[in-house]
Order: sequence, then C-alpha cells, then structure tokens
Amino acid sequence: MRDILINYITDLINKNYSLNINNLILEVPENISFGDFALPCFQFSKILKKSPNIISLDIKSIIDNEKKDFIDEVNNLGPYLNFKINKEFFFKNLFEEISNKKENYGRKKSNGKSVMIEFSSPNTNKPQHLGHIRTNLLGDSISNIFEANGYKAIRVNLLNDRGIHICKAMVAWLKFGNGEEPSENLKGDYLVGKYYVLFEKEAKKEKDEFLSKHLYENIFILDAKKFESKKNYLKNKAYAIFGKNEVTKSDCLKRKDFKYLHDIFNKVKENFSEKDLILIDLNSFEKYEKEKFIDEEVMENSKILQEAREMLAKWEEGDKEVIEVWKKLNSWVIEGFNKTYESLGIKFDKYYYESETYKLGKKYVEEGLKKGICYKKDDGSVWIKLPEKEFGGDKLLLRKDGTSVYMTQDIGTSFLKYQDFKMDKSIYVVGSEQDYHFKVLFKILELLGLENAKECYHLSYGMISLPEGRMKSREGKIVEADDLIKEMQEKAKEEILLRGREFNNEELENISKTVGLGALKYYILQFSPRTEFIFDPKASIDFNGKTGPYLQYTHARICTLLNTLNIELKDIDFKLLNTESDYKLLRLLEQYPYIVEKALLQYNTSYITEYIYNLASEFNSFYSKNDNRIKEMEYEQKKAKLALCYMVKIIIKNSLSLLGIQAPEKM
RNA sequence: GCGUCUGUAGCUCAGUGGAUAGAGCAUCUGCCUUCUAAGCAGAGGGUCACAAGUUCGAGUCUUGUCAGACGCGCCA
Repeated sequence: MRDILINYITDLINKNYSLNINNLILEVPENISFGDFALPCFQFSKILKKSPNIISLDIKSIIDNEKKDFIDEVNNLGPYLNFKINKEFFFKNLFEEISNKKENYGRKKSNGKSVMIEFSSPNTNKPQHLGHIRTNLLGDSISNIFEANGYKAIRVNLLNDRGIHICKAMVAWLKFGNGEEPSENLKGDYLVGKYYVLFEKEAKKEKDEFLSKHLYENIFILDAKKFESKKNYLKNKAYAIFGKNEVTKSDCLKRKDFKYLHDIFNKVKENFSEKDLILIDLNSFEKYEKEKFIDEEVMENSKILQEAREMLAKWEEGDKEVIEVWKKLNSWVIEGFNKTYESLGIKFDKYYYESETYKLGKKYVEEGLKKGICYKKDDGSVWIKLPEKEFGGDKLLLRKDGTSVYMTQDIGTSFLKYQDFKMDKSIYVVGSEQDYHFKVLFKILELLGLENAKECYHLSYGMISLPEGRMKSREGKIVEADDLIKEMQEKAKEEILLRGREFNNEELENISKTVGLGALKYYILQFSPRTEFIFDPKASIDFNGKTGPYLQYTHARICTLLNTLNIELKDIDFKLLNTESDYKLLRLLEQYPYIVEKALLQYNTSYITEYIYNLASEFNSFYSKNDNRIKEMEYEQKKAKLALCYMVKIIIKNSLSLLGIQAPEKM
C-alpha cells in the first residue's frame, strides 16, 4: 500500500514541479485522526524555496485535481499533508498479500548477498553465563533479520579453546580431580568450570599468603608533588633508591611498561629487607594499574600459577600428555555448550577453534612487511604503522620471539573466514569492551587488503550487570545460562498449571519450554544492543506486561478464536471493517515490512520487540471491546473480523520468529 | 592522564532533526456466568544531567561542564 502511494505522489510531484525525486519520505502520523499516511513537506522546502506550509497546500490542490480512487481524503495540516486511504482497498490489498505469503510476509526475495555473523565465542573453561546469552540471542536474531531482508546468513562460532584459562582448569583437575568425569548431574562445562574456580581459589590463597608476607604499603612511587610531601617518611625507605632519579607515575605510564616498574621494584628489593618492600602509591595509581602490578608480582611467586604457565608452554610444544588432557576437558566443555545452544534453539553453520587458528596471520604480517605496511624493530618484534591520533600509535603484531598476539590471530581468522565463505559482509557480535580492538582490526584488515574489510562491522553490545553490581565469576556473583533457562521454564510451567487448562504431559513440557524461552529471549532482546542494562531477576521472570509470554498469549488467543469459529476466509467484505480499532490494527500491520528493514539498518532488535508489543497490545484492546464479541456477530461481519485476526496472527508469528521465539497455538 | 560509550518518569528501558516525549514495572480505581483475566479500561508520575550553539524546528546534531561504565599489556 505504502509503495503504491509513494509511487503515485512521486510521479505527481516530479511531473508538476519538473523534479526528479526518488526517495520520498512518507510517514505514519502519530494521531490516527490525521490520516493513514503523512507527507512532511519540509523535505521539499529547500529545493522549492518555499515554506513547507505553502508547499503542502500546493500539492493538495494538485492531488485534488487528479485524485486516485484509493485515496478518500487529502488534508493539509500546517507543513504536513495527510492522506486517508480508502479502507476497503487498503484492507483488501493487505489481506491478499499476507494470506498469499503467510510466513514469508515481510521477508524479501534473495538479494544474492551473504553475511557472516560471528557470535557467542566463549572460552572453554567454564559454563556460559548471562553475558553469553546476550551475544547468543543477539547474534541469532540479527542473523534472522538479515535472512528476512534477503541475505544468506552464515552463523559462526569461534571457540577460544586455547590459552592460560583452560590450562588453569587442567592444572586443578589433575591436582584435585581424581579423574572426575561429567555425569548426569554435572555437565562437562560445569565440571571444568568447577576446577577453574578451584584453581582460582588456590591461587587466591597463595596470593593472600604472599601479600601477608609482603607489606605492600611501605614503598611509594610518587608524582613529584606527593614525593615532596612524603619525603620525610620515605627518607629511609624508597627515597634512598630513587635518589635524585625520582620516578613518577607518568614516567611509567608513558612507557606503558610494567616491566619498568618491576625493575625499580627489584632494585628496591635488593637494597632493603623483605619487610620494607613494596610498591604503591595508593592515590596516584589507578586501581587497575595497581592490581595489574600486584598480579604480576604474585604470578612470579605463585606455584600454582607457574604450573599453569608451564602447562601452556608444554601445550604449545605439543606435549602428548598435556594435549590429551586438554582434548578431554575441551570436549567435555564443548559438549556442555552444545546442550546450552540446543536449549536456546541456536545452531551454527561453522565452528572455528582458536587452537587451530592462533598461528594464522603470520603470513599476512610477512606480506605487510614486504609492502612496507609493517616494520621490524631491532629486537625482532614486528609492528604495523597506524596513525597516532586515531589509533593511538603503532600496534604489535609479532613478538620478538616471532609468536602471534591476539590481534595477529584475529587477522588470520578474518582471512580464513573470507577464504571459506567469500561473504559480502562480516558481523562480529562482541562486547563493547572490545570496541578499540575491532576498530584497529578492521583498519589493519583494510591495510592488508582483505576484500570485504570495509564491510566488516563490530556489533557491540553493552555489559549486563546485576542489581548488586557487575558480575564476577571469581566471586561467584554470576547468572549461569543453563540455570536461567531452566528457571524460566519452571516458572512457565507453574504459570500454566495455575491456569488449570487441560494439557497432556507432552504439551505441558513443550509449552513450558517455549514460554520460558520466549520470556528470556524477549527480555534480553528488547534492549538496544549498546545499552548496558541491569538484569533484574524478578522483572525478567515476570510474565505480565511487555513480555514474551504476553505476545505468545495473544497469538494463542487468536489461534483459539480462529479454530473455534472455523470459517473459511474467502470473499470477504472489507467494508465491514470500519471501527477505529480495525483501522489502528490495519496501520500497524502495514508497517511490519518497514520495521524489519529498519531493524536491519540499525542492527537493533528493539525495533522488532517494540513493534510486536504495540501490535499485540492493540489487538488485545480490540479483542476486549464489548461491541467486538466476534462470536456473536453476523456471519459476514464475523468473517471480516476473523480475516483481520488472521493477519495479526501471521505477523505476530513472523515477527516473533525474527527474535527466535516460537508462537504456540495453545497456552 | 588519553580514548570510546552512556545520562529520558520512583525503578528498568524505548524513542528515524519533525505534530502534544512513550512503554512496562511499582502505586491507586474499575472490569471474569462471556471467543483464553499471561487480559482490558482509567488515574497520578518529566527542568529529556547542566550550559551554550547550529536552524523554520533539538531528547536526537556541535562544543563545554558534571556524573557513571568500559578501554588504553609482547593477556585473550
């Protein structure tokens, strides 16, 4: 309908004003009494050099002269020209399209383009948590939205199965595990996670011991001012070491080099008794810098951490025993992950494993060297040249021993992915803490000549925190994905039983799962990706109001209605749809394809969640009106109303499917 | 210190330079003998952090201030 009107107005304007407009803006007025569509005339005022109010009047008079029969009324209201469409035509047009296309309504034909969406990408040392749920759901939903817009979507998961994190779990499992294996009650990812936590506990113990022996309050590295004020106190301590060479915070930061701090630290150590040691100016150092420094000190002195480091080295050397344990634990975790994905209803087209890709990328760096994009420092390390202002300077790509860093491996993986699929676009669904990493990565890919580098996009999402603050896996302040899914589904079952409807056991199980999952998915996807939201367990599990179950319930209601009355929707008299709530629904239904488009342009699922809620809400209002008791209507009237219900049903189902939510027929 | 992002109702969040800034929750008032009450109808609740600027028009764009989150490592 909208297209018909846009074409009509465009032709009219181009003809009468001798223009060549092809991107006409047509809006839907907020106030329904204004009409079905609005033409904001601001868009022409610059070209025509007239005020929008006058243009609006001009166009109105032109249209009045040769008005099409599908337009009932054209009214100008200030700068807006409002159109009232012939409702019978409008309804008929829409019903034909929806009932022909059904589940394909709102889906575009293939555009021959493909897009890769990488999401989830967990570390294989612990079960997935709420943060993973967000990337899982977001990645899957964005894939669906791409598909609806005519793309071929390739869902990819890059498993971080290599590194110190998994070695930590391996050390603890070997030390304390007694060969424990996953069981019915303990999924593989939970089991490995258990040992990872055990490792952290052990490391914490060693850290505390170390810290208790070393008084970290007595040594200061100060900026000049503070140094002056504490001089007396420090006279017999650090001061002696620093002597005239005062070391300041900015010195250290400039070098971005904790090694430098450690060197000083060691110097202090050599010259003073153990008791007096220690670095730290509690005020002038940022908290994280302090922690990082202490962590490194602890690392040097912690047995169990050393063991993990040694294990990583052995893994890299290909030590048979280590590899075997690694394979075993990894396979357990991945098996556990697959169950999580299954319960979320998510599938991947391709898994990449970091253990297989972490060495890639070197050859692209070599090419960069040849092209002069990269350069080698005296110590043998390789760097890429990047503008200081925009990227904060050059970036290391190969260590002096020739090994890859995170960036290098991501470069390699990006090229590999392109070789495998030759996709037009590539989306990375990764948390916003990696904004800088991806900004740099995409620039490097461009410099190194990856074909689709300009079509790479980091879909950055905000961190989820709990009402009591940020989630911390080390402190057990965490919401596990499996637990949350299960909890939602149990709650759904309770709610169903509460209502006393008649379901057999199988139905009960299926519907609980569908509704619980629907609640979770809708809850997470209603936020814009960027938003860092606070996860409130109480609100998330509420099934009333703007929630997944409300939408599913609306769908089930319509299904019951259609099934109970069971009338063939043929030869419908659309003149009979003439109430305000009929029109309101019509307007919403018409918008659906444009919403799907908008969601893609902004990579934002909240346009979809917002839209379905509005549609369902409008329908429930329609449904509850006393004069709208469809059952009691005359046959023709009933048929027309059911046709409207049918359209709503299809669109609720289609739009929910974009979010990965199923629409049950009963609940 | 430098960089990125965020600041909208009591809480949690939507909001494409455009018409009177919205929703859910919470609070209060009504509505089930009826096609599913997981529902509907209604009320109250706002200095869109603050200040200036851009223009026909700013919650939306620019700059500054304040507050918060994240990032800035030869970790991934």
